[in-house]
Amino acid sequence: MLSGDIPPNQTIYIKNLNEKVKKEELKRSLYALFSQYGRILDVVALKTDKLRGQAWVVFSEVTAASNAVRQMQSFPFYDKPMRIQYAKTKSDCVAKVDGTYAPREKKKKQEEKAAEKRRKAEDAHQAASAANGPAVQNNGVHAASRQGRTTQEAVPPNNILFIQNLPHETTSMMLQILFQQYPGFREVRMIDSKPGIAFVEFSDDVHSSVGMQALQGFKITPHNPMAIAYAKK
DNA sequence: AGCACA
Repeated sequence: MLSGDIPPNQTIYIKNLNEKVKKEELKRSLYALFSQYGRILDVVALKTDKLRGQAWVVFSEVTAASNAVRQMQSFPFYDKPMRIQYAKTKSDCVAKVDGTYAPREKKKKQEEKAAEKRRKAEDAHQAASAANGPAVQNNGVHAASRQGRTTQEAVPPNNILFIQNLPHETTSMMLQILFQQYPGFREVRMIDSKPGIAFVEFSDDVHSSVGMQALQGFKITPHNPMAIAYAKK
């Protein structure tokens, strides 16, 4: 199917999302997954009856949105293939930047508001998500040495990767979504008593290397470029 | 299936 006759927009509209995922995790994962296509200005997701299972990701460039629509079409995200289109209208955060923003009328939106408020009482904290750039190049040395691993012990390639400097709210599902984009992915392992690190297993070290290069320095939140090394045997 | 942003 074509993108449904909707003209290109710097915001993409995603549906068929797994409705069991909590809103904040959903937004963080979408942010992490789509930031590979360009700078993201905002991610909007509501869990109201009408809007659950859908989200909007606002890019700073239309070209980034176009690439995301094409390349992430049907991407398995929390076990469901994403359905992606351009958004039908301009996002508020874009309108605010180009000066065309006008607060809209409030009709039956008051109930939605109330329902939202109740739900989000659980989630008090949220990652400041609008300032992330493309993943930085980071060879992992800094974070690695800070954690006590010295640079001179050269760790040989391994099919298992050792990830450090993750934000503590990272889940294994979030990492799976990122790493399963690369062939040979097998599984993510995290240890409850050791937040901030993870092991990601690939079928062999050729595939693990590709995944490492691709996601080295990738930021799940603006302050946590992930440091990826080969795990020690 | 479903196009919002408080």
